[in-house]
Parts: sequence; C-alpha cells; structure tokens
Amino acid sequence: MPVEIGAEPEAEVEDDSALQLHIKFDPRRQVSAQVYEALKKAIVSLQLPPGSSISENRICRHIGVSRTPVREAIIRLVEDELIEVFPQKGSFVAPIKLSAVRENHFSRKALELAVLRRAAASWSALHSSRARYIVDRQAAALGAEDFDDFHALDETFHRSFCVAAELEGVWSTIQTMKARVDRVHRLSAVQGRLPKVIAEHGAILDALDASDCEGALARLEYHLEQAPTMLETLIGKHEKYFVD
Amino acid sequence: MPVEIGAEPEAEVEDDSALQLHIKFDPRRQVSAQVYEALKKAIVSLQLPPGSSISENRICRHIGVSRTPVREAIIRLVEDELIEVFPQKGSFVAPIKLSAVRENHFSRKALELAVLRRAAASWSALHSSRARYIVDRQAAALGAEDFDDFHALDETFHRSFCVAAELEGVWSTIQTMKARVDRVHRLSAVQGRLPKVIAEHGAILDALDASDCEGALARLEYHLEQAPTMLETLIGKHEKYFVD
DNA sequence: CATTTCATGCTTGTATACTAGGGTACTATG
DNA sequence: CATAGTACCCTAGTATACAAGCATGAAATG
Repeated sequence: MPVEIGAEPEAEVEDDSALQLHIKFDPRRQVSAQVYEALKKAIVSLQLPPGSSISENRICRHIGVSRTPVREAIIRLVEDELIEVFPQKGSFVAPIKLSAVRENHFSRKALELAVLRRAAASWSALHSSRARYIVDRQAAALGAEDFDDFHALDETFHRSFCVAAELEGVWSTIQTMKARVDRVHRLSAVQGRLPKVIAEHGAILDALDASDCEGALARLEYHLEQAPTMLETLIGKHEKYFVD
Repeated sequence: MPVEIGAEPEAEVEDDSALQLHIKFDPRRQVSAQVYEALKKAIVSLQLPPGSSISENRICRHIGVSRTPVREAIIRLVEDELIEVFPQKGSFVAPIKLSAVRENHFSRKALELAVLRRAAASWSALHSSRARYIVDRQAAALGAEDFDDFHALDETFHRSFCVAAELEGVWSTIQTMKARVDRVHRLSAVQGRLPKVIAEHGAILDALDASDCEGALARLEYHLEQAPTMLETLIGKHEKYFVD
C-alpha cells in the first residue's frame, strides 16, 4: 500500500508549495499536453520526488483547469511508468524500481549501440562538427552551472547519433526508457561526474572521426556504464525513493 | 442531403458493421482498459484497417458506455501510434508508416538479439523444454488454422527469451514496437510463411541447446529479417494502407 | 477502558453538458 | 448557370456532476 513516503511526516501543511508547476498556458495548444509536460518535467527532475501525492483535484485547482486534462496527462504518465494510480486511494509518483532501472538501462544500451554502429557507417565531417558543437555548448552550460541546459544538451548529443543513422524515430523509444532511469542520473549529478561526461562524449567523437567503429562502440558502452556503477551508494543515500 | 424521414437504422451506410467489438464487460475491471484492449486487438488484427474512423461518439454508443473511457482508451492508443487524432476533424486508425516500420523493426531486432545473447549465457534444459513446448503448440495451432492462437504463441515464444535472460520487463518494450509492425505481419500471414516460422523457431532452439550462441543469434536475425523482405509486394497489394 | 459502528471526507471512475472549430450541402444572389 | 455565403451537423477539447470505494476518526455501546 502506498503509505506516504513523505520525508517529513510532520509536514501537515499542504505541500502545494512543492507544486511549483510554473505553467504559462499557450491557449493554442492542448491543455492536457501542457500539463503532461509540466508534470513529467517535475517528476524526472525530482522536484516531485517518488511517493508524492498526485491528486487530480489538487493539481487542477492549483493550475486552474478542470480535472479532465489533468486526468489525461496522468494517463500518459502512467504509460511512462512515472505515476502509479490506486483507484479510490490516490495517485502517486512511482518509486524508482531497481529491476526496471536495470532493464531499461539494458535496453537503452542495446539500442544506442546498434544506432551508433549504423551511424558510424555514414559518419561525415558535418555530423562531427554538429556533434562537437553540442559538446561545446554542454561545456558552457556546465561552466554556467545551468544543469537543466546541460541535461537538455546531453539528450541532444545522444539524439544526434539517431539523426546520423537516419533512425530518428528510434530516439523516441530511447527517450522513453531514458525517462525511466533519468531520476537516477539526477541523483548522481551532484557527484562531480559532469566534467567526465563531456570528456567521454568527446572521446566517442574522436573514435568516429578516426573511422574506428569498434572503438566508438566501446567508448559509448563505457560511457553508458558509468551511471549504474554508483547506484549502490545512491540507494544508501536515498533509500526512501527505491523499491525492489 | 437526401434525408429520408424514415429513420431506419439500416438506411445508414455507417460502417458500424466493422465495429464488431464484441466486448463482454467485466464490471470489476476498468471500462477504459477493456475498451483499450478491444480496440487494440481490432486494429492490430486489421479488423479495423488503417484509415478507419474512430469516432468517440460512435464507439461509445456502440458499446454502451460514456465518452470518457473511450477517450482514455484512445489516448493510450495514440501513445502506441496506432491511432491519429485530428482535433475538430476526427480520429482515425493510423496508416502503416514505412519509416516507422523500418525503425521499429530495427529496434526490435537490436533488443531481441541483445536479450538472446544474455539468455544464451544461462540457457538450461528447462528453458529449452519450455520453449519447445511452445513451438509444438504453435504447430498444433497452425494445423487447426487457429491463427489468433498462432500469433499469441508466437509472442509467448519470443517472450520466453526475455524470461530466460531474466529481463522480462524488456518484453513490454519489445511488445510496444512489435505492435507497431504487427499489422504488416498480419498482411503477410497469408503467404504460407507460417510453417517456415515454426522451423526457424526450432532452429534457434537447436543452436541454443548446442551452446552455439553466435549461431542462435544468426538464426534469430535471419528469422526477424524474413518479414521485411516481402514488404514491397505487400505495399503493392494494399497500397492504401501505407504512407511514406 | 476497549470495541464496534457509522458518519464524513477524501480518492478515482464514469457520465453528461457545454464550447469552439471545421466540413459540407444547401441556398441566395450575381 | 456559377459562385459566394450561410446554416447545420459533426468532431474533439474541456468543464462539471454524479457514483462508488476506501480511510479515518468520532461516537456509541459493551
């Protein structure tokens, strides 16, 4: 049963404060889509930690819309395995399931490696310069301590391999699995690993530019393997967030 | 329009006849989930061919529920890329998008091969006997010309590798991509390929039983490559189902 | 004081009403 | 006859109302 995992049992106060879903509504777009994006962003960024109550009523009152678009956003987030709904009891941000993290990491690695193998076959100077530009901007974001931008550029970098392989649709699949493990990455972001990320990205591009396909694959695999290595320490520090 | 006063139900050319969604409702389960399953089955089996109108009103009248659960089912099917919604115009069964078929096939192959590599490492006699039992039942289904059962057992067979690899959660990812290409498989089911499917399944198991991991991978890749080879002829025969 | 019972307020699930926009067929006008 | 306008109906998007299940706690009973 989803007993509240609230780190603060004494926090009787409406945790509406945690609901800083700063939505600036664009009336031309669907409300449900905008709610979905705002909630997903808040969950993945751990602004809404695992176990948080996602009451349809609270949210729709908070942002000033009816329950229907909120419900539709929640349905999509359940599909993403980021929210769990218990009928007649409540909806909650899903805990980080270790088996799911393991399996999604496995899938993501398999897909990205397969994509990279194909991208390497048609790698060009244009692809290289575009990717290096992304890495440069990522370094700038790190210097400016703009971590949201850093993560956004990280996605752009990995996506660029899908573009080079002319398999851009595969990226959406990777992204779905990435979203299911990204909360772990956010937890590990404080460990000072970010400079290494930039170096590893550059190393992959070096191998691609040298037409060293196998080397690029090895370096990407190494890069992707870094996150799980520190999983145990993370579990210890944030035990409340995990299950299994 | 030539509106006759007589309101004969049969006077309508409504393709309601195509909506043979025989749902026997289980009141204990959510209506929306049951509608989702029924619609998905009808779409994947081509009972609702690409381009069919999925009017929320028609469907909810047809099965006797309100629009809400139908809407929620449609939302999930949009996520599956099986339905396209055009606001203020209508919702329709998505056409088979060639680029998406190509990319989902790529992803599925990458994932299944990665899973099989791990399954081979822990392959046992028990895994083998279970899988061979599935193939046997598949042969029986083919003999009985029970193609629905055949396809269900086909899924079970491929899933068994995920079970053996202890990556059962990966199956749901594979299944999502499989659903996006399964309509093509249904079109090709008439080509008399089904006996070959059984033989190829057996060949994979033979390699696994012989601890020939690379051989098993090659045979699975061959097996998965069979569907796309006949894609061009299918496009010719059912041109209006495809785009791109 | 302990235990049972019931009232109340929460939750999500479902039904229905309303809004705004697009498509089409008919009509009026030139 | 041709064309432009208009009215109607259909669509999905959103809002609101109602139903049913669960949790909590207070009150009544032993």
